[in-house]
Amino acid sequence: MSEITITLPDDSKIQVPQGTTPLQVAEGIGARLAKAAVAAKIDGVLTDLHEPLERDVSLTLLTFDDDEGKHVYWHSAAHIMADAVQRVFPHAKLTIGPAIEEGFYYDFHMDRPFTDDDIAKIEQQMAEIIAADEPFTCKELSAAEAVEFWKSRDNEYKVELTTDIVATETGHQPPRGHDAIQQFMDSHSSDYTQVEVSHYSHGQFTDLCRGPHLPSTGRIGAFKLTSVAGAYWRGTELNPMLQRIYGVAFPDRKALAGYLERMEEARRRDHRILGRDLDLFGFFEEAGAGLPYYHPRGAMLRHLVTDFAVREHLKRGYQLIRTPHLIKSEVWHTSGHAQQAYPMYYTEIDGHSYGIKPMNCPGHLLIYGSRTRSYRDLPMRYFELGTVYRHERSGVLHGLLRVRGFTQDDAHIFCTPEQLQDEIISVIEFASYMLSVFGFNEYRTYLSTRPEKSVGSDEQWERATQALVDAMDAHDIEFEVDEGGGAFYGPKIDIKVKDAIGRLWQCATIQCDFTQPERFDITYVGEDGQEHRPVMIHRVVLAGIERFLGIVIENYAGAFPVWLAPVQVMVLPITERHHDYAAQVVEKLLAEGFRAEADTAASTLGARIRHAEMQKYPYMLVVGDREQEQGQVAVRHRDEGDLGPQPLDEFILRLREEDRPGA
RNA sequence: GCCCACGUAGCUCAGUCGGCAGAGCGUGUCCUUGGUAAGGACAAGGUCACCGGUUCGAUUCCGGUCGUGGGCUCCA
Repeated sequence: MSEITITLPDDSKIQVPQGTTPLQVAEGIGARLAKAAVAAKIDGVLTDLHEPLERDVSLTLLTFDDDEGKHVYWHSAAHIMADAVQRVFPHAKLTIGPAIEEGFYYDFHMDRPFTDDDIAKIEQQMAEIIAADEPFTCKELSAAEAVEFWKSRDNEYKVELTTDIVATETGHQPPRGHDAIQQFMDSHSSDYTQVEVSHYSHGQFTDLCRGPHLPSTGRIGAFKLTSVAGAYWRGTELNPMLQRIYGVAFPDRKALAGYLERMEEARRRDHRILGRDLDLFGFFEEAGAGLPYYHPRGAMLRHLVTDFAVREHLKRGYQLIRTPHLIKSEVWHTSGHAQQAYPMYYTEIDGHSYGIKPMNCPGHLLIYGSRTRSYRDLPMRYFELGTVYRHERSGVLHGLLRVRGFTQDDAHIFCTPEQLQDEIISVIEFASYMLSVFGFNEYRTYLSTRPEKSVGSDEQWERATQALVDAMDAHDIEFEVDEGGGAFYGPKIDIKVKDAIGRLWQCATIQCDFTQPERFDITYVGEDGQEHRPVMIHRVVLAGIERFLGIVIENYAGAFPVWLAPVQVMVLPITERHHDYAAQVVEKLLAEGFRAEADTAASTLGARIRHAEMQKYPYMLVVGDREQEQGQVAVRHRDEGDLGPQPLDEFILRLREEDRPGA
């Protein structure tokens, strides 16, 4: 038998007999790797561990620690779950069941939703399937055989998926709808005998699947089904509602426990709960969904954030402007919002239709166009804390993270095409600075391209997209591409930040727009004395202030740094006879520009300390006889505990040091 | 908007197989005058989300509305 050469990721090479499997290679390297391996990459292609190696290849063994390894792991868990569901509900039809960012789901066509009891039964079946350690096997069927197989099981979903594969492989548009699919099958029957589709099986269970999968079901160490939900077939409301089960799986119980702890931690940080407990904001059922009300402490937090944002914009050459909330609908036609059926609110005044602004750009364009602009004026950077209203569908509202009325730190930069790249870069740097001040230091950058519903010419879109790519390339910024994720008027760069527990949130977005300047016919006079069309950049850094506050609340778990704390200092007089001194301390702190209050409740000191700790005030100042006599305060820090007495002036110096953005 | 679940005191939740509702925490008052995460007593507080229906009687059953949660989809 001939030998082949395997190149491993560290560039080392080993000789093995032809037909050796990746699993056998792993066993040769070490028993532990063989146990941990979940799949392989052969010359960059994801494959099963028992796929024989027939020629010289490069081989990477994937474990659960690799993202792709996790996906294989979870996908196999989804198959096991689907098997379990069919054991409990033989009539449940399989549809799709992919791995997702954290875990997996599987959608089933069912005559009723799953109950908690059902889930318990399904989990039990899964445990049995895992204990049986059934091997996953792969079999190539012709599409014709696959259709026959799934038709015999009365599963029209798999027939549709098979047809999708045939259509895609043969360069056709996948047909939609029962009749179109039948017609496609009739007219392309020869393709169905040519195209092969893989099916994976374990035990008695078989599913249409690209793979790869784990070697066997016993590889799943620990799992949990986390939730059930309705979901439409292919995500479209017109299609039947399927029943979805979500789950997670890990190599061992400890990892699962870690995951559950993270979920618990996320619940503990939930901004909706903290918003109520810390008395920051709330909603009124009678006043409208998705419309937040800021209580004094929440409004202070908001003020601190926006005040900081305004100052930073002014430092960078932005000019403050302000535009009305109501704008005649004609303008929304000019901008294209009306034609795009953008979800906005309209009202009528004196027989004229007005739209409540869902975006600030048209107002900014009007101001730009209000007089002749010279190339010497550019770039012009208009900034507005612009409050907008959007008709978000009721089902998507979520605390402060998804609301119907919100304020953006919105700016529009008008510049020449030559200035575009520098402006984009400076916005990226600005955003990076701003987010770091709020404790976000990890980002991911995305480029979103032209969506289906859009305005403008192909050429404009190409130029705009290229400008964004060039700017990022010139500064070695790595980015991922989100095809079709752009705004209707232009492509965009999105920056997503990672919070304290690893979740990603979209904040800054930079949108390049060649179409609105044309629609509003704005110009500048160039060096040549001719009129030229400026380029416009839409950009937000914190994005929606509401959403940003929600993220900030969760990132700090409500324990804000001194510069963001709505109440920085709570003064705690020991007895009633210290109330006057406590008031003096508060007065002094307020006069120095700090945010302080005194807790003069009749409860014991211990109880008031407990209360202050739970409210997460950064500092508590205990004042009794000793402090009063010597003009001191006994300092207690939220996290560090009792720091002992010190003169009030000394404490003020400490506080001033910490009362700086980003400190 | 759609699917599922839910809505009882400010909060967390009991409870009512249809007969005018309870606890803990919180709040108020009084007692205690306290030294770094819960002192004690008493009290107030609910048309059981709202509207309609069935019923002798509805917080409980039915329908609708509003709101919330988890998803689908969309987005800051």
